[in-house]
Amino acid sequence: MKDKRVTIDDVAAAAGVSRQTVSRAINDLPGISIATRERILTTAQQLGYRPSGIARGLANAGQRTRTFGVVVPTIDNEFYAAVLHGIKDLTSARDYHVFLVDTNEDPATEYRRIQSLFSLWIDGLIICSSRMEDQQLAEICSQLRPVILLNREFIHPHAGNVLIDDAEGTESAVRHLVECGHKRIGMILGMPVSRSSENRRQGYLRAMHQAGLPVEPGWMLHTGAQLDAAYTAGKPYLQAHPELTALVVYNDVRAAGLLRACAELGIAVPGRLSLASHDNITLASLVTPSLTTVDIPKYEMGRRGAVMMLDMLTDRRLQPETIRLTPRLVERESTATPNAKGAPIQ
Amino acid sequence: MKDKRVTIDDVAAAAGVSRQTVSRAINDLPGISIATRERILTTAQQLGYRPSGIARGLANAGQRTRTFGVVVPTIDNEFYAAVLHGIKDLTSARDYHVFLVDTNEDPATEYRRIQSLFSLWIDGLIICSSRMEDQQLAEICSQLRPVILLNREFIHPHAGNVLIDDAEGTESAVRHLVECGHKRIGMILGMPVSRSSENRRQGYLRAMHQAGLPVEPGWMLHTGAQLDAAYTAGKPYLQAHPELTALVVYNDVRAAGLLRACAELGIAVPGRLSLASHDNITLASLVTPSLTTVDIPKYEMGRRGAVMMLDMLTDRRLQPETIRLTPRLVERESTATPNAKGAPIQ
DNA sequence: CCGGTTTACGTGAGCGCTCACGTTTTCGAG
DNA sequence: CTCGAAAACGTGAGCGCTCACGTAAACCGG
Repeated sequence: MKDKRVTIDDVAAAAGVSRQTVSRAINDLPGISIATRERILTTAQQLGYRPSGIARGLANAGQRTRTFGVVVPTIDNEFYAAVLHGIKDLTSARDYHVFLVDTNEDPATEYRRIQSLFSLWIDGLIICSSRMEDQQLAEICSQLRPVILLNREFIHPHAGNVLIDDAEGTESAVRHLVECGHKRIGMILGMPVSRSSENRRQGYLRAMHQAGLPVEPGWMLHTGAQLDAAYTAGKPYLQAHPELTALVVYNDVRAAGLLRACAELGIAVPGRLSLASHDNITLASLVTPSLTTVDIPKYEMGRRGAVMMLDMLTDRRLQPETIRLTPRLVERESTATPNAKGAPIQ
Repeated sequence: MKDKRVTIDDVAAAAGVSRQTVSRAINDLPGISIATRERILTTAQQLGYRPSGIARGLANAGQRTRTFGVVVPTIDNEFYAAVLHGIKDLTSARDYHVFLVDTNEDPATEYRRIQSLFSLWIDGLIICSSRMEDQQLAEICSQLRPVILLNREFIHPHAGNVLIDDAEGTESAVRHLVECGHKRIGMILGMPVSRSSENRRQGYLRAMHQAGLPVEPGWMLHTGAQLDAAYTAGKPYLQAHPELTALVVYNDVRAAGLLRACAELGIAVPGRLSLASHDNITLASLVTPSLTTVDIPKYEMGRRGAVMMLDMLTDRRLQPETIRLTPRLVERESTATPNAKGAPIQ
């Protein structure tokens, strides 16, 4: 800290060569004999020389700082933690570093923090479940390449996509409930700004339509991201809609909140009310009853995104792709045939 | 991207002043009239000028890049996600950016990735539950200030500490079990490299000793970090030790794994076996039975660490502190009086 | 042993800022 | 009106690298 930093010039002087030759040795570039390369690397080692990423970034005008940003709505949700985990392994192996941005589910914060990241000359950006408008995404893509969008479709020559078919996932959940014999099925949605929530809503409506089942507007409810929020909002909702025998829930966290509400209201799950949710995070299999849920390949999503990003960074001519991953319904205890008489709950 | 970057010189030229004057305006430094400051800021705005953090970092020889590193053993565990959440709010508000490092619970990876981070001239470092040796920590502290250690005690003039009294937490859990009437109490430990695990083991031994209860070496078991690992290792352990009526578990994730093992073995919890664990993450209250657990103020831990770090960055003369947070036992369903006859399990 | 090519190096310049000065202008006291 | 100090602004230099060159040495066939 206090003792002067070791620079490339120090190494050059110690090895009796020019700065450029040291650079060649360090970066494994041609135009240097094997003997001198060895010698330079040894003295660099001895001096404890560590090339400055900052100076490198400046020198090549921000072409590569070996850093990129990863943006998630909230690190608190295991879903995003799993995505991050998929990104991390690749990153660590290739010696990149990631700036983590948590937007608190707020589009304005998302935009502001990403803009702020740009001053650090990041090489690329992975945005998970972006809540921003298309226009803002376009602006960001115009300033940077590549930008990889996870769980959010956006077409742009700089933007790659890793998507899961949200509508299809929800449809499969609704179909499952219909096959169980349910006719009055409600839906708990996510935040209004969430695209996934909207897509899943579309899937719900489509599946209900195809099954020839009616949907009341009051059967759909938006809730906050936290378990408590779903619990709080869910309680009056459940009381107001005793006619429902099944619910499709936006994600497992909210389903857990509803489970608690059901327990307090004396609504048996799946006896009186069946619950099917999305994500398949750890708690889905741990709560009682365990949750029937649409599994999203979270780790895979992160991993594929990171692969695309690093590939595009390695070969700048590479074009971004659109990868579609398929969700898969996992049947557990929270769904069952409605009670014999088909009687409304309560 | 393609269009040239806007630099400070572009702004200077456009505003008809020198580069330095623009710098004064941007950084709110004295020696500039209010009128010109306004004018410069306006033209900077119009040109879309964004000062380069990279160039700034280089220019002041790495005194402040407004970035720091956060190191966690694994982002997959909600515990660390919560700590990160506590760090994030402060960071975002003060416009700092964090490099996230996930070490995969491996000390060698931890060391390697931190060294690699140094080339990016980070201003500071927050290490959560470090698995490294004291000697390696000392080396890192000698290269950087401040370093904030969460959940790991280490004395160094550059290092701040935010600690929780692990031993005391475990003692309170054991005392609770003893008060319930348990006499043969085992312990499920974490990874051998984990300091928390070792501290909690000490607390367990001390509490057992104070209660005048015996401890068999075979009653202690190390397991991996994942739920499955605890489940797999726990099953034979439970079968081999039918004499135990209660278990103190290193953390909630492992307790959930044991719960599953118990269910499959037909061991009623808390009927035949009581479980008390640590952390109080979300799933602790969601599993059945809900877990009696030692609550660790995770968010607070992260927040206090971030506060200390940013304060020390703002005023470099500030000395690092050692903050001790107290754990608190949360009683739930997984602990109870052993069955009447005090009979061994099975 | 000589001209031309390859291989091995060295030399400026510059990336976009900040720092430590230097220079000019303003302005009020004597 | 003069002088000196404070305010307002400008001028190198340099942070630690890389890039595009330039130059000297080694090599090689004729």
